[in-house]
Amino acid sequence: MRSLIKRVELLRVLAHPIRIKLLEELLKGVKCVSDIEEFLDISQPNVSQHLSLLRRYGVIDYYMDGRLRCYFLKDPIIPDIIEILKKNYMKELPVPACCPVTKNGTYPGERRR
Amino acid sequence: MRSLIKRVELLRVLAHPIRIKLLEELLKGVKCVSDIEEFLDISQPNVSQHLSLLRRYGVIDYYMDGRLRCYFLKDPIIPDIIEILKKNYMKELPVPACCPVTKNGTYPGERRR
DNA sequence: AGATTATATTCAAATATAATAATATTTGCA
DNA sequence: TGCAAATATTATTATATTTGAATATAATCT
Repeated sequence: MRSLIKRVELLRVLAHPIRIKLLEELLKGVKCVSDIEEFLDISQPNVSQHLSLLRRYGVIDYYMDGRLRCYFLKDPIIPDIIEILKKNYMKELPVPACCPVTKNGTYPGERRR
Repeated sequence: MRSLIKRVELLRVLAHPIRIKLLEELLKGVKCVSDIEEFLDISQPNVSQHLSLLRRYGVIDYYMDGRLRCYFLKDPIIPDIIEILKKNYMKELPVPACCPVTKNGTYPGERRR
């Protein structure tokens, strides 16, 4: 299992609209940098910066194809995260059953809503 | 489905070690602020700030119990995210099959690794 | 070799986030 | 009513992230 640090690190790396769009696109298949640049509609250096960050944290990798760098997903958690983020949850979690919650074992008052 | 903005917003809210620890704890059950304070071992105002952020984004909610605020998980995605983050993935995603990736439909060179 | 294509790196400015300290609010109780 | 407990808010400072501009590298082609 990932350490707490690693779990949070991953979340931080994912928590950016451009990077999420990019990863959702890579889930469909390999893509080279200039195609990514066109898809995301941001500057080439900015694409490279995001790719570099994702690489640094092991989220993606690439192979060379002629002079193109073809990027693909590497960390197996990514498809799962993307799926859950897109899943439709119909309702909120149930409010926990009505039993007193204690502060250090001492119940200090009446339970209300 | 959550919009891209909302998906990223959620990730940003989760991407902090204290908040992840807190949510993992709340997954076990309701907890009041001073117990959370003790569990996380950070200052009370800091606990309140994190709780406030999580509330603002609909991740958690609370009920009153005497003078205690009892916090619990509200957004149903949270248990799923926590589970996936803790899951053990044995290997990386397979490197995509070796077919040329094109830049705008034109294949510019030899495929290598 | 030199030009061109494809991509990466570096730096600085702008912005966002987090922690701390100080203070305020709310609720129950004597 | 006034006090104490429980929690929240605000302001400030410190730190991290993001972007754009400029420049660098690396591979292929002529």
